Amino acid sequence: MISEELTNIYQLLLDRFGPQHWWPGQTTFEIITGAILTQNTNWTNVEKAIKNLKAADCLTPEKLHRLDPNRLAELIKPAGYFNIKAKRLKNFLSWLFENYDGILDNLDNVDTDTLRTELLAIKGIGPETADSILLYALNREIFVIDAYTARVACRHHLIDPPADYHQLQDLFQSNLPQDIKLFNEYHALLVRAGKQFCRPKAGCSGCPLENLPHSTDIECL
DNA sequence: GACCAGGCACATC
DNA sequence: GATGTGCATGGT
Repeated sequence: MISEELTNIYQLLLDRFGPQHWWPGQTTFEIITGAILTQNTNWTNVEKAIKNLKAADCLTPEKLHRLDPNRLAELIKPAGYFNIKAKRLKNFLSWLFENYDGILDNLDNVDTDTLRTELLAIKGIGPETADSILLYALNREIFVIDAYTARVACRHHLIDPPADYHQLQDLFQSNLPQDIKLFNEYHALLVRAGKQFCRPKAGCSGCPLENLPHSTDIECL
């Protein structure tokens, strides 16, 4: 049964690594900003960019919305792709101000499906970023899929590759209790384990899932 | 110096 | 619909 395997994997990861305390960030907006900045980027680089934004006292929707785009790009430079990410942050803010008066609390009245559709319509926000925002910033019952999640699921035969984003998301959402805290911790643990044991050329030796059935030569996503 | 990182949009076939 | 490419910094 898939649900039992998923629960087993979760417990093994939690036992080994403990709670991951995701998402690092003190405010809803900081989490959203981090979700955009971390696209294909190491988190330590994102932290530098966020630190710059805080030091410039710019980490609120109003201030970032008003900030000069070139200045914004300058501040987020350490996160890489700074020109395109500056645009993406601006795109998000334009949407927020045009539709919700720039107030994140106003999103509370919107149902999750509608919100997800609207987020995906913003240029620069794809499935993973939208779902990270929904789960970690807005506390919605959405399971985030990323490259690590895909690798673990495929290597452990939970799903047949090639599996697309929606198939993977359905795997977790349909076979786990609809629990925000569980979704939060599970994804964070998958990333934690994936960084160490499920990178393209990393070995499985020492992985808490090492004794479960798996194939090391399967890639996914 | 090569490879990777908590993606996404766009061009081309 | 699948595949390839640009975007860019910083750590290992």
